[in-house]
Amino acid sequence: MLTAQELEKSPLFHDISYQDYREILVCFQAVQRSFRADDLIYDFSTDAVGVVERGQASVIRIDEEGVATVLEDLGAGGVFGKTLAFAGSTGDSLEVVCRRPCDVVFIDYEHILSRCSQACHRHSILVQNMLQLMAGKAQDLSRRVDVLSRRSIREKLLCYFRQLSQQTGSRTFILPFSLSTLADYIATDRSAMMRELKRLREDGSVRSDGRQFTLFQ
Amino acid sequence: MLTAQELEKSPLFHDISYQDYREILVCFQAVQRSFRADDLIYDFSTDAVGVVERGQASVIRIDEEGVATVLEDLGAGGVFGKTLAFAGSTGDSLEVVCRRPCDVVFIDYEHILSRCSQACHRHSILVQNMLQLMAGKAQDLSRRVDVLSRRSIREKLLCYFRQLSQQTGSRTFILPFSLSTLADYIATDRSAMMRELKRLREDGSVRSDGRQFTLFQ
DNA sequence: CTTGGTATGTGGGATATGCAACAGAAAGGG
DNA sequence: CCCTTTCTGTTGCATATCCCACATACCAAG
Repeated sequence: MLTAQELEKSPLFHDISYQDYREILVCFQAVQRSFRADDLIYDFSTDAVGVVERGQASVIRIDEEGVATVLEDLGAGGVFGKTLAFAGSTGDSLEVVCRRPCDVVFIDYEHILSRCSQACHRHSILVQNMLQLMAGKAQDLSRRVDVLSRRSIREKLLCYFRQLSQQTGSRTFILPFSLSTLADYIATDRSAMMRELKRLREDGSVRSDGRQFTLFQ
Repeated sequence: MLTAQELEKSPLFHDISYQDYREILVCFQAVQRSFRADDLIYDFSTDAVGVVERGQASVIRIDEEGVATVLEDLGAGGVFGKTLAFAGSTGDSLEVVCRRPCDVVFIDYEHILSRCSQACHRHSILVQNMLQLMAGKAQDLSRRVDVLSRRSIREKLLCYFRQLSQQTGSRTFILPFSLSTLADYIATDRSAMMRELKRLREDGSVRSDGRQFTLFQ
């Protein structure tokens, strides 16, 4: 259960009164749970939909050879679920893993989609909030596609840096994860990425100190 | 304007009466337009949201050097728009281009999101339909990420083939576009992809005849 | 402080991938 | 029908990328 203040910040329950919020929890059989770093949040085995209310998590794919790849980076307002994305066509296993302490709401997607017979007001607001979250998710995923569809490591890095720069509204920004994870995120070899990073530094395209980067192009 | 039969098949206006449909067109200032192959449908300059009601279209990115990349493949129910995906962080230009004759509905996203003061029933159904379409879009994009995040051309191809196989429910399927476009779709060089395709055929992983493929792995 | 684990940084060698160029097949338009 | 354009299939060559191996730096736990 959220407190009244937490409810204000909730992406899913935004603009919903505390009274309505409590009724929704019951009516939709929504479940709220907290997680700590490295906890397994979801394994794509159920039809439940999860919304990250607070914290940070990642969607990870582990292929047959055990190679892990970050498929998505979820912050507050992040949505995940078998029915929403990553249906998992193959034999690889999928997981949502906690990075920083998380609060997550689980709701059965069927409940959201079912035409509420009484057409209740709170239901329609919840659907509207959900639509907003899905729009955000689509934006995230399309940004990801934008990066991954570049042909070289150099272009991938620059594209990703431009995105971060634009999101923060500054030439200088902090990577949301380690360089090792970044290599994983842009789906390339780490050492090759490091080499390319060095070149970018050498020709003055970027300046970097740890996870802090400044983009000059 | 749709006919009554067309309305039944409409992804966006599904489960909406003809009367309501006509009122929505007015109330939301929705515009319906038709396109022929190679027509420019949308250029990401307006806040409008487009829904493909019928036909096929592609979201294309053209970078500074003029290299075109297929970012998304839109069929019936496909959704696009600046506010929904591909915000376009960089200097590249983005376009939605018609592949096969299309009917497209344009709606101002603000209208969908604004809390309808009279909380009208048709509005909430429209939002729910929109949510479904966005969920579908997220699935498409995540499938795309799944393919693009593979480390080699071979893995990309196999991943994509598995997806098609799963979607059609058969080992045999037809590519939705040409081999040249496929190379573009998986973001690799065409000749390199052809080489890899030959290897896949040689070691018996796939059999292919034109755009028809059969997957054996 | 020491220790183990992880992240960062660098390099050599193997190779998959990209690029350019070509030719025949297929498709579309007048 | 012919003509033009696009698609398909293939090759040689250059190199960007991958893989492996190592060294240092950093951080958290004991």
